[in-house]
Amino acid sequence: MLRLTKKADYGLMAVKLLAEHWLRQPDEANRALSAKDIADAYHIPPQLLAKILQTLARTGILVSHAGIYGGYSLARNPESITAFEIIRAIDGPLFITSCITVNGNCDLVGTCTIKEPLSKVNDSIREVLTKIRMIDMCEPPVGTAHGHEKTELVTLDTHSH
Amino acid sequence: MLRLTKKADYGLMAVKLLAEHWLRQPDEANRALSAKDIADAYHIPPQLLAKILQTLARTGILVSHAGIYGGYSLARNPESITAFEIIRAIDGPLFITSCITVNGNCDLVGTCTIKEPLSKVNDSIREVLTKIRMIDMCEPPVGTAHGHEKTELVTLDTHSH
DNA sequence: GCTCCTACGACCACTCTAGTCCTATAATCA
DNA sequence: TGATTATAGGACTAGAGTGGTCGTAGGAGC
Ligand code: SF4
Ligand code: SF4
Repeated sequence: MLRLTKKADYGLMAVKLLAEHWLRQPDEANRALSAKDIADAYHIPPQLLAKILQTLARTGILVSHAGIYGGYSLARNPESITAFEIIRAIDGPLFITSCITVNGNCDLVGTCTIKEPLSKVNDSIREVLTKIRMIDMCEPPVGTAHGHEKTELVTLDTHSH
Repeated sequence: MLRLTKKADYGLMAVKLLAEHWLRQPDEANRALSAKDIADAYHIPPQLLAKILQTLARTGILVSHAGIYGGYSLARNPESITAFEIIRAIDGPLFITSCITVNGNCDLVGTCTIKEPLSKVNDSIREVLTKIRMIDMCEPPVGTAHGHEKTELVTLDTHSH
């Protein structure tokens, strides 16, 4: 539940890489990265990523450039691109429950008593995602450093018994 | 994406109704509501709701009582029950991405550069859900009242037709 | 013209969701 | 005791959604 799709996940990774590339390459000429480049960098399926980037280009977050030495680059500077935009562009505008954004296929909308509280939850999550700009993901060690490096929660315990 | 399952949705509605029933009925005797009662109140599939309530009882949020005049009631007072518990009990502990809580079937965990930012998003959402107690959902017109009464949505219409 | 790239629709395997059905069991009352 | 009412839980299914592939069309530079 409440899980992000992998497409949105891939999209965030791609835009993050493009944002870093943008910051590294001030001249516009070399700003583009092809879908295959990004896919290779993260070992994600190239054709799938291509479609994701196409979607992002269609919504105006990226600009595409066909032909040799073509590819994708950011349409705006990475300060103005939020994680919310990217997720919304890829996964659509739908949110927590069926009834909130769309008028909903849920026929309980008359008797339901929790759609207003959940609507607030929805707003909170959207706000959290909107606050995250791509430039924030590019520079991890800025402020709010409370020691405790590494944050190694995963530990990857694949103890194959 | 980021959508709550309907089971969790139903679970929240049920616990909310039980919480209101708890507040109305100070004596412990009449606190129980059967699965069918709740299902009828909201027109949701009774057998599906039954399984949800069983799950909630198994995790200790509700207590069940078999037999005639049996049913479910809250295991604790509605101040200490959060929306997060209910959602987690029904939909499991999994969250935003595959890699955060579980060790993850995602094999990009080595190259991925966004799992730490997303982990913070995950924490934010969990915090939002943890802050919502059931008693908060029961009393809408407390502060932040901007007119718009009505609040009488449940009305417990067990009118046996 | 060739090659590299985007654009897009069709397609598929797989998983998850929502819901049903069935049987077993526990508690209450007559 | 037995009937009734309720929970407990497993098996199962149709449908939707996800993750991913393939093939083709078309634009851009050499
Ligand atoms: S109306 Fe209620 S039950 Fe239906 S989707 Fe909205 S919150 Fe969920
Ligand atoms: S490792 Fe990265 S790509 Fe994989 S699930 Fe986590 S955030 Fe997503």
